[in-house]
Amino acid sequence: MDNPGRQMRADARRNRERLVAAAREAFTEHGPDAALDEIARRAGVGPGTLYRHFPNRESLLGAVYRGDIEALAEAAEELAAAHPPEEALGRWLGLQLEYARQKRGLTAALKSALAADGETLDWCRTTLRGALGMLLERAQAEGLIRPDVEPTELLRLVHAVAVASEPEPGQAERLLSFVLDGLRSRDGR
Amino acid sequence: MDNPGRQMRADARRNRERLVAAAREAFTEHGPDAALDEIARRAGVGPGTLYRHFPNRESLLGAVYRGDIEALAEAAEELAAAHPPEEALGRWLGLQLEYARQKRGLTAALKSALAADGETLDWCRTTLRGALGMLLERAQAEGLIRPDVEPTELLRLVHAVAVASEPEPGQAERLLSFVLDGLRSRDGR
DNA sequence: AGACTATCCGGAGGAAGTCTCCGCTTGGTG
DNA sequence: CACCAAGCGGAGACTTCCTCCGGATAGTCT
Repeated sequence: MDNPGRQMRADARRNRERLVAAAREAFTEHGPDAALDEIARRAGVGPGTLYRHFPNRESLLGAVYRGDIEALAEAAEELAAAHPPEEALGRWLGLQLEYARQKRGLTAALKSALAADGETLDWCRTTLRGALGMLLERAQAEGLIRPDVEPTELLRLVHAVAVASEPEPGQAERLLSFVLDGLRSRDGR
Repeated sequence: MDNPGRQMRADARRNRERLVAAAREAFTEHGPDAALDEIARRAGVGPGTLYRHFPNRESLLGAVYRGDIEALAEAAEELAAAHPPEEALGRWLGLQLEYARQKRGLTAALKSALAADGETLDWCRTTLRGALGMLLERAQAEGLIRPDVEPTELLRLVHAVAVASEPEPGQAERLLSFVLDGLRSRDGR
């Protein structure tokens, strides 16, 4: 989107990073409607520069989001290495809840922002799907989770719970436990 | 908010209704960011009039939403009268999914809009909680649903599923069935 | 009917934000 | 060191939001 084969010039890369950092601050501070010109100002850059790197608000939101997703994917690896399947899965899902709690109203905006940017959306899906897929398979191999559940489905459910319990975050764990109860393998058969 | 004891003048009521109607159209057509001045124009009214009735976008969104909620609450009564508990509950939850599907990206905007308007939020909560509460109690009385599930919790879960499955609406029913499996009374104990 | 007044309307216009365009600057290279 | 493609910045056109207040009108009283 910004890199047509060639390498970016040093100042360009610098500005890009500054912009993402400023945007992250501004979005968490003023919500997803933070003024873009103000973000440019914070980054010590003209509006033109901002719009060259990120043609619209969505792509900027997407750039910020990518960093977060990467961190979550790494956490999945670490958890898988350090804990037994069920606990690793539970903890990672808990991380998702915590992340959404921290970002408050941002998650909803991110969803609709990403809907407009197919490439970033695909990337996020693939990355998260990979991270969760690994955790889920291990849990399914031990017979803890119904084998017909797809990673994408579980992912959507966690996000659903996270968004739904924004007004009352304390409820999130209980709602998630309901969902997980529904996904557990039945002993009976 | 608009009715301090006295009756509204006839032209005021007329304009108010026109505005809500125009807003409903505009929101479903252009999403929740539809231009307010344009809505006023559609309603054949000046911007000033719009802003007197609805001081901000949220309250207008809320007014549109109220009508929908009322319809859903009525549907609950009808379903309860016409079907056995489990089917009535299932159908009503299905209606929620369908509603969200129809409104697409609007639901997320409505959520955050309502967060800013305590009164309307309370009203919606109470109304929906009442409608679902009745259906849920009947299902619980027959031992179909875990007795410790609160209406508010189930409501949030349905909304969660609805929002989460927006990008792929066909999945909604399957996700909802996962959730309901988790809420069913266990035969074993 | 005619007049009076509280209520409501309309649209001009200031403020804020979005985004583009283009002349100037600068990093990288031979 | 000189060149030039890549990148920068900010003026400004345009859009949208929202307020303010002079003028219109519905409901009421005589």
